[in-house]
Amino acid sequence: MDETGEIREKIIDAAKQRFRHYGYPKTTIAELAGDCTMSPGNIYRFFKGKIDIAVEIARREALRSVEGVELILECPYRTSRQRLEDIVFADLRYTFHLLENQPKVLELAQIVVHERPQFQIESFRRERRAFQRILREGEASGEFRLDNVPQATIAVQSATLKYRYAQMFTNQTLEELERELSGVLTLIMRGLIQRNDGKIVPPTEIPGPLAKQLMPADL
Amino acid sequence: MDETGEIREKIIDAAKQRFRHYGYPKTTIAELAGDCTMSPGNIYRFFKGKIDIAVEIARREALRSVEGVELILECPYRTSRQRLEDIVFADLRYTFHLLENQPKVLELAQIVVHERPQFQIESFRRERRAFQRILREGEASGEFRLDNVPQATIAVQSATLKYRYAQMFTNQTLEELERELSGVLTLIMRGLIQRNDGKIVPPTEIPGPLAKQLMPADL
DNA sequence: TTTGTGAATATTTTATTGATTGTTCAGTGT
DNA sequence: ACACTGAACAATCAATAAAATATTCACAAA
Repeated sequence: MDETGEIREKIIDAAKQRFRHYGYPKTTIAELAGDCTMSPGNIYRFFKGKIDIAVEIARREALRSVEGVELILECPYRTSRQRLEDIVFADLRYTFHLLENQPKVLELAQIVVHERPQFQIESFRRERRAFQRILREGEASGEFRLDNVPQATIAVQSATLKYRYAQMFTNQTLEELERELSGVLTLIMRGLIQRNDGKIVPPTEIPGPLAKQLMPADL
Repeated sequence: MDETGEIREKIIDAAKQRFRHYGYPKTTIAELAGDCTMSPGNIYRFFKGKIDIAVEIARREALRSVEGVELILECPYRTSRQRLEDIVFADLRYTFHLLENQPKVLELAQIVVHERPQFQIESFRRERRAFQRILREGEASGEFRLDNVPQATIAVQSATLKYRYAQMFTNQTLEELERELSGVLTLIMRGLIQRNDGKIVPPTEIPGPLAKQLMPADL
């Protein structure tokens, strides 16, 4: 019997609820223990500390978002360009809505990143893997022309930095950000594609709504 | 006689000294008044409030940095590409050294931006003007091929966002940042240039040290 | 041995207070 | 009128005490 795992889940569920509702700092271990009808001390048999509960929740949320990315990645009949654009737009919309509707989530993310800087680094690395795969495929199919895939991957990620957690940098509307992003992607795509027939690479279109799998979870 | 202006300068000079040395919060109006051998109340005949002294200092520093950009802009015998690259690299190096050597400056900048968000917006706008001018010139000379200059300008600025005040986003070294930036610029340049002879646009080289005018002032 | 408790302790947050500082303004001297 | 002062007032900060909370651990129950 994996009782242990279930209790862990129970704690995480309780924490999700309370973090979303009251925020991380206002949630006490005693309350979580109460929700799970156990003593405060017992929580520590399942998590090393309070912050680790938050990290676990954030980790799952990040993985959820990567799952959405994987879906785009698998999506057949789409060019590498389209996939890349879909991912970046999905990221923008996902994080934008997340931060807009759930202010406590931004707070949680900031706390987690502050206490565990490694967390952010790994999230970026995960996303970069997806980018890199697309660039490789695009290069293999002849769609892209690149002389250094890892460098180009980092370049694409850095150039679109603003569109992840955009509210941390600006108070533009989603519409403004999408218009701007399409300009950035146009530039990037022209840099990646480099046609040799003299024709101009068409600008990036702002995609319609993407798969529902990419919408924020209930935390 | 423009006594008024001179007294204003005196206050600003005293504030520069103290802000750099002790930081904005630890500097009192009474001290500034003392430095200028006047009463605290009299400061308010020259500045609406304490924060406005900081804003004025920051505004001048920003203008100083733009002057450096203007120099690059005027620089003869350089392609538009080189100018654009020079500006972005200069920005990176300038702000990197500034924040590295003068931690109080970062603090001041953050306070000013927090109290007067408009300040940052205007700084970006000023920089964008320089970018736009280069893009226009590059388009006119046939070096760049653009379908929408204002959009491309914003795209270039957004894509290089990370390299202004880089320490706020990451703790990478200047060398890492420069390598990364050269990748981003390579991508951007290929997007801007779009040759039609099939030859590949060469990668961005990390430029050598630029004009001294671009080094941080003593505040 | 494993699961759990709850009081004890260490740490962090919050409340409070007094001191410091930013800002105003009635009044002084020019 | 103009430039300025310095005391008065309001806002903020720093220090401390008090309370709340995180974490540990000796012990108990299953």
